Amino acid sequence: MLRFHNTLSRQLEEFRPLEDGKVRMYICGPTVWNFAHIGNFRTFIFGDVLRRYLKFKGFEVKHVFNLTDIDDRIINEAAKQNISIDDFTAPFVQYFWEDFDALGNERPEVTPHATHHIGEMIDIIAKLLENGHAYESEGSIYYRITAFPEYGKLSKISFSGNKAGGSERIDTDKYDKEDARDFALWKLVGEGEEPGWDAPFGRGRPGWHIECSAMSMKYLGETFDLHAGGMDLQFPHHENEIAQSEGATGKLFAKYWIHSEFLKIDDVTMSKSKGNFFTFRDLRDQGYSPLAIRYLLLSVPYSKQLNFTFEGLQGAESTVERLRNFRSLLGDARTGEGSDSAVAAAITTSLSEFEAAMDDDFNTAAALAAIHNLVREINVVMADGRLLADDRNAVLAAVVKFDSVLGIFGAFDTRGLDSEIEALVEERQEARRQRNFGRSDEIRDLLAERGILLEDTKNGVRWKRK
RNA sequence: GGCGGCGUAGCCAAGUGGUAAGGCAGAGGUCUGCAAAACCUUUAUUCAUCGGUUCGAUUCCGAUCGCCGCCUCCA
Repeated sequence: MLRFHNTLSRQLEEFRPLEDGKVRMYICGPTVWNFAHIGNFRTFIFGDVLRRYLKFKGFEVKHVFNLTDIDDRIINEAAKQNISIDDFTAPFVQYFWEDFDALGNERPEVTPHATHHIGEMIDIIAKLLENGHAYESEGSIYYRITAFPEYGKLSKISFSGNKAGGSERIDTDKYDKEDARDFALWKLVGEGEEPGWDAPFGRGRPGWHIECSAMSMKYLGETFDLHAGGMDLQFPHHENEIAQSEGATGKLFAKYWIHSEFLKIDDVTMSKSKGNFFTFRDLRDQGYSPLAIRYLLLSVPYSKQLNFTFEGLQGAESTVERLRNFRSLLGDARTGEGSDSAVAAAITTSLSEFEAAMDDDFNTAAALAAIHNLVREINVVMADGRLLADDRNAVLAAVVKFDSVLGIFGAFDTRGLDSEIEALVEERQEARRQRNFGRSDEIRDLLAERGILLEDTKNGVRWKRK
């Protein structure tokens, strides 16, 4: 029974999708005009694990993950270069997916671009104007928060308690809004030079939040199961999505909300304004592997802040290597026929502990512990040469299950060695037989330089790529 | 000011009213020509501090200290 903390109710709730066996979920993706930092990727990797685990639990998942390309910086820069927004964002979109894939994430089912859904946004705004949830002021359209009494139900923000000066944006009264909290749905732009889109209520640009309402409802329906994202989006972005969507439809927008916590760098939250952020590419270029980065970001449950340190990343590197060795060792192990009841029990225990941990608000730390316990126990059995064939197959199947959710064991490397390297391996074996260890070590070093690591075992030489 | 989170070994950390998961790093050992990998042993009488409740608290309550976040573009 999967339970997780629903931001909306502030409670640990059992997950029950609206429709049996099917989950419709939405995650707010990145703004495609620069490189996402690893804090972003923590949220996206958690989102990936979330959807993988729902599939693990037998649900059919439809996951919409949007790419935000409506941003004044993007619109203005594209216009300045006299190219389309699609052309301007294309390289950033490509970089993003490269990083997303490299980190082992499965592609969501639907990945819409905001600028391709202007019509849907206009429809929602028109509906809100019609039913009194929005109004026009000086050519722009604003959301009328007083018309939506539930406003604040997600973030539990009490505006009356806000200290004056605590929020620049709320206090700034540069537009003629009825209420300081009201936010823009459609921002008027002047005729002529300013880029924008035509709408029945005038030429303009969509507000910050309307795109997610438009795209989520288009692909998932007016009410869907699960909406996830980073903590910072809880207010105002998600709060406003609820106001817009429920204001327009009169129906519940999303049943469950789940927000992932931030990443800290040496105890300080990583953020753009602090300038203390790393992109995935920064870390990769320093030689850290995507798998280790993924492991590190998953090693602390999404609901807790994770303190990022390079010592921790280096540790993740070792851990991931140990997991990779384990799977490889398992494949190579010589086994007798049959099964050992204690070993079989250890496998069952590990699987059930893994699932129990994930069911408990996606406790990935505990889920990893269940995996490590099995790895250690099976390593002991293998070291004793006691592993039996049925158990080996069961462990391999368990690894496949674990990895279908977490994706931390890495891809199988099916490439063989080229003939030149194979010849060197053979030459080294011959040198060892003749106890010419000078030559054999020389060859081992040579191959290491080419990224091939050799290990001598009782069963002969094993190799792996760095 | 409003709302929220955190403080567990060198590091990352899970967790529970009944006496501290897991990973990394460290130390010693087994195996090996040497490595590597793997294994074994070892590393918190203690969970920020001080009180309280309790037969018993790291876990509940209160206070104190410290740290972080949202309320403002960021996941």
